[in-house]
Amino acid sequence: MRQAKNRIAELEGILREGGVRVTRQRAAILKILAEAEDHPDASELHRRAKEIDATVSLSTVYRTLSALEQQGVVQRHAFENATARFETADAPHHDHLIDIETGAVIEFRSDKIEQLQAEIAAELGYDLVRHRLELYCRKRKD
Amino acid sequence: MRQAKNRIAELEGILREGGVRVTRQRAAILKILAEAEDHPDASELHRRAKEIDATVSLSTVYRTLSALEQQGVVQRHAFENATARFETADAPHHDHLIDIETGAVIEFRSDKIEQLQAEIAAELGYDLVRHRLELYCRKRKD
DNA sequence: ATGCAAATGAGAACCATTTGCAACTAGCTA
DNA sequence: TAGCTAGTTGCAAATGGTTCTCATTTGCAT
Repeated sequence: MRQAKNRIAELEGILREGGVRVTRQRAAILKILAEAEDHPDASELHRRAKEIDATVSLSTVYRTLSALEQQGVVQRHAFENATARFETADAPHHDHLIDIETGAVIEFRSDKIEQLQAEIAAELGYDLVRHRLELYCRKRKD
Repeated sequence: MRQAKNRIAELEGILREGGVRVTRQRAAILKILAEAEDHPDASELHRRAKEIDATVSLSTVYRTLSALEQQGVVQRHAFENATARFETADAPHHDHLIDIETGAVIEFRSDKIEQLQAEIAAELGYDLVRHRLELYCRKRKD
């Protein structure tokens, strides 16, 4: 909780510095995002945010998410056949494993893969700007 | 050309075997797909297919692409902030590098990355079903 | 406190893709 | 070869996540 509070205050600071006003609605959305352990989509965030501030509209959720994304505070993911899902961008870079049965998302990171990607791009005459790596998996049964 | 003809006949055979009728419209779309060197989207395919058979509608393009995808003849890709793009699924598996300036798509393959992905999934207790790896790059200037 | 640019809620607009429906047709059958 | 019938088609309308419009509200620098 203390941690979360600090993080929220920190995120609000980033916004203010970026000239983005911290409104009641945005505070609610930020709190939800900071506390989220999963990767909720816009309507799920809306549902949760309304519990803090019933006036938050879905439009504002989308607008806030876009603003936060531009400030680099939030990351948007478009997994296969699904609505966009969001997470705070405070953790170091990672990729995602998606459970195709439950939709659960697990984060992982492989420096080897990261490096190989850069090498491949270089070989083809390109600079790697960003990438998307998603593993669609089924829980192993044994 | 001879090659393409054979390939088209082969694809048509696959469809018929799958109980999918090869109509005039589908033949046109198949030809376009088989000849495409790039990764066109539905409306571009529509544009090209109309030159062979002016009656092809966009609905039919979408319906045919879905049918072809289900037959495993075509693969659909949803790259970032863009409409779905398609390619025939006859080439061996590969991933994609997207030029973020031109939208051009380059195919590549890395066995090392493929292997690492499977290892990661396994470590997390999952079986890898499919994956998505896209490198968004800018042409190197030097 | 005040003023004003930024932000909000509600609903309309967007737009790629899908679907309902009545007319057509591929391709098996007799 | 004609007929049959379930699969297909074109058109237009529907869908659904996301964005935009606009009148109203509000954060916050002065």
